[in-house]
Amino acid sequence: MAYWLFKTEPDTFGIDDLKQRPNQTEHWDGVRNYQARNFLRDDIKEGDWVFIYHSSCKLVGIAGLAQVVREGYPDHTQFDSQSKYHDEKSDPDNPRWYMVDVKFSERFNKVLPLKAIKEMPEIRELGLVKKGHRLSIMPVTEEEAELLLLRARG
DNA sequence: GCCAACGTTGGC
DNA sequence: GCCAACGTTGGC
Repeated sequence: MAYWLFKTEPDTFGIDDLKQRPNQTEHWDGVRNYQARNFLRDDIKEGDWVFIYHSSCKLVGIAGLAQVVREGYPDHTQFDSQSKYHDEKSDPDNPRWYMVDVKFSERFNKVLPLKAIKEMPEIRELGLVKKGHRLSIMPVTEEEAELLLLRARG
């Protein structure tokens, strides 16, 4: 069982929105970066755990945990001309963009702030704390995950 | 809102 | 296939 971290802007869709979805489940659409796409399409498996990270907001940090309930399948918004994620160059027979479904698992009592994560000496290799990190989907090692969970759950 | 850092695009 | 220009990301 692998661990991942997904970024999202809570003003648009955050951990509380996920919790309120029917069946507490939502598809993770809109990822338009090739490296992140490869993770979604090839590597993220059903049952994997996902840290939900809130970016571009007042309280930047990890807000909770979700679980993958459906593995990579084509992101339908790429074929929707009304969507801001529309990609006219994507071929329906060979879709460019993928997504997974995630289900709410846990909301931490307090957001684990980015600042606190940066101060954890063991968390130095996580893309999140590296300079210029811009990936919206990134792997988290089991060791890092355990430390983050310990810290987040207090 | 600023701006540094990064990914993508497109001319050559 | 290089690389400058451009657009986007995301912390602050």
